[in-house]
Amino acid sequence: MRDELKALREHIKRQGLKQTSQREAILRIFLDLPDHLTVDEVGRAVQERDRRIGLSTVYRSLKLFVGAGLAWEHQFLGGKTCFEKAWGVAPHNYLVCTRCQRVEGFSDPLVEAVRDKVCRRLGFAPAFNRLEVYGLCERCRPPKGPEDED
Amino acid sequence: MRDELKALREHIKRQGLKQTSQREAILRIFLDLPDHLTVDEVGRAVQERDRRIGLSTVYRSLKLFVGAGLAWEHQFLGGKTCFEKAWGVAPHNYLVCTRCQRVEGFSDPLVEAVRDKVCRRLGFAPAFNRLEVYGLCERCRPPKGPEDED
DNA sequence: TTATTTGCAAAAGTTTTGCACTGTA
DNA sequence: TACAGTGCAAAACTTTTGCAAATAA
Repeated sequence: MRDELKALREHIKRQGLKQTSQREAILRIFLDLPDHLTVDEVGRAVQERDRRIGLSTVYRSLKLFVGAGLAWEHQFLGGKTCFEKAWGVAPHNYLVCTRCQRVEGFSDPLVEAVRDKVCRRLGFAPAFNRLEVYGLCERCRPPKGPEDED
Repeated sequence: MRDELKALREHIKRQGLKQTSQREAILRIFLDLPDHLTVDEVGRAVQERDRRIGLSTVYRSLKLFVGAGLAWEHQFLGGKTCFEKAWGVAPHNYLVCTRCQRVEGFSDPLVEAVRDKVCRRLGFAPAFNRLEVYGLCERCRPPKGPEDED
């Protein structure tokens, strides 16, 4: 059984909630989809496999997954809420391509180092952070001619 | 005349749009309000001064200001769209207090230095970025006892 | 048994749009 | 005069909620 499913069941037991086939079906589908899809996109994938599952259950389940540490909720520029798998992944930072809209996550301890330095200076107690970098990804940026080599 | 108003008029002329009293009234009110208010909050302030200005005009104007470089649009965690004055201010990063909800902006070239380092490594061409740090601000963090001094 | 969950439909909240009218250039 | 902008109301979205029926514990 997938670790994520185990984690969901544990979370559900711990919280005194109930294990249901819908929650597990939605989790399985969510795990197989690409990251950063909207609720609507996840919902459509769910209903392709089982049309009896309602969209409100998808909303409720995705929120449950966030609470269980299985998903993160994001809003990049443009304001659409989207979800990302979180299990076994360190919270990270994002490169968002403004051309192809792809989002790539990355981690670098330097980000947290800078964060801590700034927070110490400003008397702020950081809990978590996100760095979003917008620009052109490797595929979308113009190929480098020898003359604009830096 | 305020620089922001001049900038708006220039933007309007450049784009072949039309200068209207509503746009200028909304800009003046927006500039006098605190940052990070929602459209609705700005709209309410506008209608206190002139109840004939419709909410759709506020929406349309705020978008215009963003295009003119006079405002930035944000969506912090929680998903509410809010606006910040942008004129003469370097795009910056944010400390968001998860207790009192206050947002404080800061700039630190180290953030961009880290960004550039990571982007070089990953082949990404950065255009702009935002670092959001969530935690407790100076006022909300528990007072430091001598024993948890670090 | 009994409390939670579900699906549906309705409601609520936010943002956009169609349209006749107004006002700028 | 011509056309962009405005205000209003309606429409379009997204997300939440009330409720009766279904279901897990």
